[in-house]
Amino acid sequence: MTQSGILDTEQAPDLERARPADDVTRVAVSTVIFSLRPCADGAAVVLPLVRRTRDPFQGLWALPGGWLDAAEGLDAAASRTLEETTALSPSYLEQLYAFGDVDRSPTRVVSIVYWALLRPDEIADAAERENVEWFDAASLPRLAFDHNDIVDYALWRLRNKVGYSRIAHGLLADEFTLAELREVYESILGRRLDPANFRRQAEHSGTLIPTDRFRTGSHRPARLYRYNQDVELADRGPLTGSSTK
Amino acid sequence: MTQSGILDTEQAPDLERARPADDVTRVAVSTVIFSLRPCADGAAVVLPLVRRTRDPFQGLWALPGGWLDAAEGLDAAASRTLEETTALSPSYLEQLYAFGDVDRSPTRVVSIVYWALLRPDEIADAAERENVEWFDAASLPRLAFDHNDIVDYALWRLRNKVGYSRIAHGLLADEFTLAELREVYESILGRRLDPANFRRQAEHSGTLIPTDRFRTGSHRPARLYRYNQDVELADRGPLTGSSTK
DNA sequence: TGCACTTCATGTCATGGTGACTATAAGATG
DNA sequence: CATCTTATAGTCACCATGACATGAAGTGCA
Repeated sequence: MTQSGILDTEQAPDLERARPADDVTRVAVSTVIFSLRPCADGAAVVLPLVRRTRDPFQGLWALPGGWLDAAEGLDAAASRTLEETTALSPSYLEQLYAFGDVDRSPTRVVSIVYWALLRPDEIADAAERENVEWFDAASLPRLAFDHNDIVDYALWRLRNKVGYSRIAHGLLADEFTLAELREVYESILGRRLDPANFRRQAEHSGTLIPTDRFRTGSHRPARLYRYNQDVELADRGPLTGSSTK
Repeated sequence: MTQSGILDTEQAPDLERARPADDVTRVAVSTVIFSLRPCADGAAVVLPLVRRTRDPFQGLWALPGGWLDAAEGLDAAASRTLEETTALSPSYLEQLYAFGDVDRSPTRVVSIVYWALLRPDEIADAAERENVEWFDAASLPRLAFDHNDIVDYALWRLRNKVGYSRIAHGLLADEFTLAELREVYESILGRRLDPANFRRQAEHSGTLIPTDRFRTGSHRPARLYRYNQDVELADRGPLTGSSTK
């Protein structure tokens, strides 16, 4: 839970810790945490990065993460590093990919990377930490290790998955208008969607519960909807049960 | 390339090898290798398993795999273990998932699991090795470790992916009839497909090249098709380039 | 107050893909 | 040659979708 826990990502030489033999591969866990931030035209996909305070790649930004503890499962390690960064539990968390090229780091590190979705209302208090900053996913600086590639892949997965699942709801508060839900899709997919057709699809999907409340303030009030909790955000197949061991 | 390389999967105590400290996590790579075998009604999904010759789980069947070598990438390790089992390179190889529950093995092991597709004509000479046997994916015995769960997940992924990609071609020889291609889909999905509609879809997909040859022998001859190599078997997103490091 | 404007919400229409089904072609079998 | 089986082609109803039109209900300004 210490700040240093966040920053020791990858194989930064940590003298306080027993150093394994040179030929041993170490396992790290990192997480790409997506959220949305209001911007000029709609919303932008943003993610938190951590500035490295030691070599290698000192000074560069990197994904939040840390070493896998011998006594914790992969999912638990991802939750922990995420909690250490944002101090909140995500609305969605899924394993992304294992990266293990030999040359991706000076010493041998296999990174199990997760990706997560965070609701905008959850970010607020969590954002402000030393050496943690939120970046626009569309314009990242050069990151440490192969983390640029990793973010690219996570974005690809996000864009794909938004098309055949309900994960967009993982980026919204409990109650939302259809225009807000549409804006989530638009900022992820990077294109405008027809409001009328979007409404038809959303209503037909069976995942929305209309409330009797309305969002007022701008022109005609829009009905507020809730997400149907009976429906999973995404079908994870046989993995569903044992996931948080 | 030695037989023992295959069998030392997971944390079998191997005295010839330096044993890391007790609190260190070790990384293994395993592969679920799918192929098709002709059977009573069509074809059955089959996969090779290796019998364990030492504790834990001595005598039980397990997925082919081995320890990750410090000098090889994850993809390379998967190719190697696959080569050691089948002596052939697969027509399709993709990372499946990283399994790392604390209690999945007596000592701490994180397994990076891959899945592969093999053409039926490739199996023939490769199959017969001591302690290696092909099993019907639909009726597996109890496997070592969490390998039953892993196979279930791989099957789920296979069934999903066959719906939105062209991986079915990874289970067929160069030239095939539409009935043969349809049989691949039928055995993976577990249901019959309408021949006429299947033909319409297949022809419309743009991935098939008709040849001027025909498969004769049973009733009306069927035209042979080839797969359009310009089209990838599956869209792997930004991962495509650096995959076999 | 009245009018213009914006967003919410509903409806229409043409298009294309899909499942169910029918019909014909062509070789195998006895 | 008659019949069977499979290959291949075509038809039709249905449904999801994109493009677009229309009305509903607020805000903002003259």
